[in-house]
Amino acid sequence: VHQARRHARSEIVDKATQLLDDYGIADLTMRRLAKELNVTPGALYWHFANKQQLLGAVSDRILDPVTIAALEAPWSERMVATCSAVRDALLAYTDGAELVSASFAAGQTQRLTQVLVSLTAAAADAGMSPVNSDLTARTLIYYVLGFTADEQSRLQWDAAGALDDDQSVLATDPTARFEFGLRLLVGGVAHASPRASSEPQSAAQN
Amino acid sequence: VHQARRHARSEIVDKATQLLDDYGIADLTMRRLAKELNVTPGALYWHFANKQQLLGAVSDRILDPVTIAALEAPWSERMVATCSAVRDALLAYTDGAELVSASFAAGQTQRLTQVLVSLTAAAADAGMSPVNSDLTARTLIYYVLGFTADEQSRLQWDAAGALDDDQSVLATDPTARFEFGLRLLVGGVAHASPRASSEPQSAAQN
DNA sequence: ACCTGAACACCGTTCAAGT
DNA sequence: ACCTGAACACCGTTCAAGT
Repeated sequence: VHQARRHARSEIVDKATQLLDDYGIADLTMRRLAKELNVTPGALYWHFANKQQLLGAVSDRILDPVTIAALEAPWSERMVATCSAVRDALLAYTDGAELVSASFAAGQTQRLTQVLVSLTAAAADAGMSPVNSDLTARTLIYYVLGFTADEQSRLQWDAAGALDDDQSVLATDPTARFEFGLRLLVGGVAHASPRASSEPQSAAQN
Repeated sequence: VHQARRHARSEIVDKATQLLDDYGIADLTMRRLAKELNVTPGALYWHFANKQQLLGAVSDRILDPVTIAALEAPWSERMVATCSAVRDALLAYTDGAELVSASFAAGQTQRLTQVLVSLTAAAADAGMSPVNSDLTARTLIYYVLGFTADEQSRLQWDAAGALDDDQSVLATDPTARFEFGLRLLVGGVAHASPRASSEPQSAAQN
């Protein structure tokens, strides 16, 4: 009846991303998004084939700040920097890790695929074969997604819970915890590689 | 009106597990399960508080064959054996990895928590501090869940797809690929530990 | 103790038809 | 090109009431 407002793909992704950050992944539904855009649910299906594809676009939006590390840096530093940048991007949005995990599993995130490529290149620079480099890159991504999804869900669970006072920094500081596992992996790469160019950094103090 | 059949918790989990394996996680709904049990949807809520809890019970059922490795074996062998056993269990059911991943994230799987404890003990045996042992165990679990979910979703995607003939075994054999990443982690632990009791096995050939 | 009936408040997706 | 209207085929959860 009324002439509805026309939308570009990017505007829809804007609102979807905002909806995610404001209310969480459970409230990011096609119907809710349509209502927020003053549009009928069916309209969204002119722009996106299905919900998975829309969520993939939101995932890419979340990962937008992740820039690929310069090739001059040593391979181990590139791995750490790239993985840390991905974690930071995921943490910047409510349920970011959960959403991107699902999109990655569904093969709907191009930017994470780019990250995979650059991690593979870093592993190759460590002296690994192409096949092993790919496996290493995937292992790193599984870790980043798994760790961050876990971290983020805990954040929600004890949003106002009594945080038990622990002693060591590694017991509480999530960034330190993240880097421990990351350096465990990087250390494994250095250990497995014939040509471990950079000094294999010790995987945190024991 | 009619007297409905009475069910024990375990019978409900039986049917849910069967439903999962036969039709996949998308068809494992409370309504569908109720219908299969000749019962009204509401009946399930007498046995389980919500769907998450039911899925947690199914996850524990899937992980049932995972037995905790004997303490006599070297720590690295215990890690490899335990992680491989978890993967095998997940692969034995349609969408097993995806379901257990979700349950683990929601804190609804007791058996995976037991696995975490035993992996932590193995890391401690490698000479790590309690905090680092916990971090290492979690890193291993993130890897197992991430790798296996990925593997399993690919299995479905190219169920009848042309499998491109690759050269190396590592490019095709999922078990070899799994063990590569696993030994990368274990190698990292050996590398990070002051007391690396077992011979650090080389992380696959380059 | 265990279940029914019936409702509440939603979902994703499709598609002829409109402008 | 972009959207509406309306339908199809579902969801998880609650709860008074029944046996």
